[in-house]
Amino acid sequence: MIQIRKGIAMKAPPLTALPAQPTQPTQPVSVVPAARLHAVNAQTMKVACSNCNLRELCMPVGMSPQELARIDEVVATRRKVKRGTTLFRNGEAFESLFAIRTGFFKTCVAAEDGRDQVTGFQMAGEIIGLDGIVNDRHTCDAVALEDAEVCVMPFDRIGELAREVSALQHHVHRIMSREIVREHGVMLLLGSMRAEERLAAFILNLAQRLHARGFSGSELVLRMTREEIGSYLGMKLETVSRTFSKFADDGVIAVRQRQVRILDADALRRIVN
Amino acid sequence: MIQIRKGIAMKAPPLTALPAQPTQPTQPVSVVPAARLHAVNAQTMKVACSNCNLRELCMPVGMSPQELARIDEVVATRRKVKRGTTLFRNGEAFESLFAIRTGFFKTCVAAEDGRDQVTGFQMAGEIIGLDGIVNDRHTCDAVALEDAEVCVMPFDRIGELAREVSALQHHVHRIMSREIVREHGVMLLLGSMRAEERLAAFILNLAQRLHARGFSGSELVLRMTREEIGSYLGMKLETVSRTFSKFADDGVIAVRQRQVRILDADALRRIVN
DNA sequence: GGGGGTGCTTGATCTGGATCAAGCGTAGCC
DNA sequence: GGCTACGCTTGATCCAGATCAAGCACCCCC
Repeated sequence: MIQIRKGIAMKAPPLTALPAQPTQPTQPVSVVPAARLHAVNAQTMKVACSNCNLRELCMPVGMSPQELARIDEVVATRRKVKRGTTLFRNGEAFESLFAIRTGFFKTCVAAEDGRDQVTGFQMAGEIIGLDGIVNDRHTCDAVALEDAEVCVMPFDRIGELAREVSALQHHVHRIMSREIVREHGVMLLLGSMRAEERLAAFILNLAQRLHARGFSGSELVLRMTREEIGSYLGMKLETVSRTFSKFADDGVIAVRQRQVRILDADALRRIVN
Repeated sequence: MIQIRKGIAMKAPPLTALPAQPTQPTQPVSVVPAARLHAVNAQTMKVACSNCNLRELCMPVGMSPQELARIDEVVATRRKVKRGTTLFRNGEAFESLFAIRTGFFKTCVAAEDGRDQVTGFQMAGEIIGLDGIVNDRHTCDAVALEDAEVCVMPFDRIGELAREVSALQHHVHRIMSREIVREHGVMLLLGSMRAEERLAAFILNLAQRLHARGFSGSELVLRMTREEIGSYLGMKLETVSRTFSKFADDGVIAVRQRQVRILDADALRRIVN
């Protein structure tokens, strides 16, 4: 009997009501045509973008078979990153972009006085390191919030290939533009929303991104602490915690530690407005 | 006699103490070699990047003469934008990036409920429109805060040329990366600074950018209202006004309407921390 | 020169979220 | 199994900045 919870009224449902997320997307993944399989052994299959089920997220779509083959040249190696360690750090030389294969990251910038600000949370299929291009130095830290694996894409190699494969060129531009637009949204959130609106927007955004990766659109496991959420949203961890509790009291979500279930997505959307 | 000010104690110095800024940078501009002048008449000179004194700001440096000549193909036309009108609007089709030749812009995003957030202020030599690349639609409004002129750079033309001129390709990447890094800084500001710190950082940033364009590093004319500053910095216009007054009381700056003179830049830096 | 509108300043008051503080739950480790 | 450390929740209090309100300065247009 593990369930020795005291008789206190619990707002959150028991753990079993919030099953752990699958480690693989449950949505159908593209099946590799048998005709292409003969050339690749298990080893190269593991590192080939053309066979990766995250390809739609990292790489351009609608490429010709020839272009597709060349795309595999973008990824030089893979790299594992242990939970709590950094993929790169502010000040380090910039050489590569990284596509997240598995795991979950945060990126944060630091002021001189030690204060730091989480600038984003990144999950499988997303690209990090774009900040390093402008000065050939990374300007933020990327920290793995769980054990992770990334594809290392040397930036000069991307450049060469983009000059030949215009779909890749445009894709790089789009990824960077998307990041700029995302940050505009964060600025709107930080500059003109109140605490409840911020947290509601945050939950909906996470759920939507997880859903796009084949997870449930309504159940999520937070990979970050309340403090990290607070840093990202410009509020203190106590306020994050209180706001979670308020949403739970209002029946909008169910919270049990880092497990969150959205009970009324429309209510969340109404809060965001 | 224009000076019919009442006998109220004025913190700000009289207007004459804050001379208007020159309309042209006072720093030396690169002289066009006579050898290249024979081929260009006054008309094309006006639109040629290779002869533009803002080139160091908009365009890559260290290009070969051949590359330099091709760069002129990037700019298709010029466009004048009257004060108060938009260069582009949220939802409009994206076709071109714009390099600001003269004038001053703000960009802002809007939430569904009408709230809007200024995401940046742009001046001569800066590039706007990057937000439109990802979905072929602009996602913010760009409004001229004074009469302006921009160079229209069709994005597909930039793409073609970037495939041939690798300096241009890298330059486009750097411009986008710089914007991402800038926005990280704004997130830090909005997420973890207090009102005085925000305004001090804002003033220093404006002064530094104007200085880089040949203006005084200590005297500036604000082109935007208190409300626009407030929107950008995540505070209300009253708080902006009060904070300006406090800085003036403390002898850190002198303010007279939109004219600001920095009296103690180190104090501002100390406030930012 | 006069009138109206917009933008700015300043005062008074209010409040959302920060801060300070205490205690609990859970995970990891011996 | 028990100890410890970290993360989370919740309560009490405080304060920076929002809000409400009034009046002034400047610019533009007639």
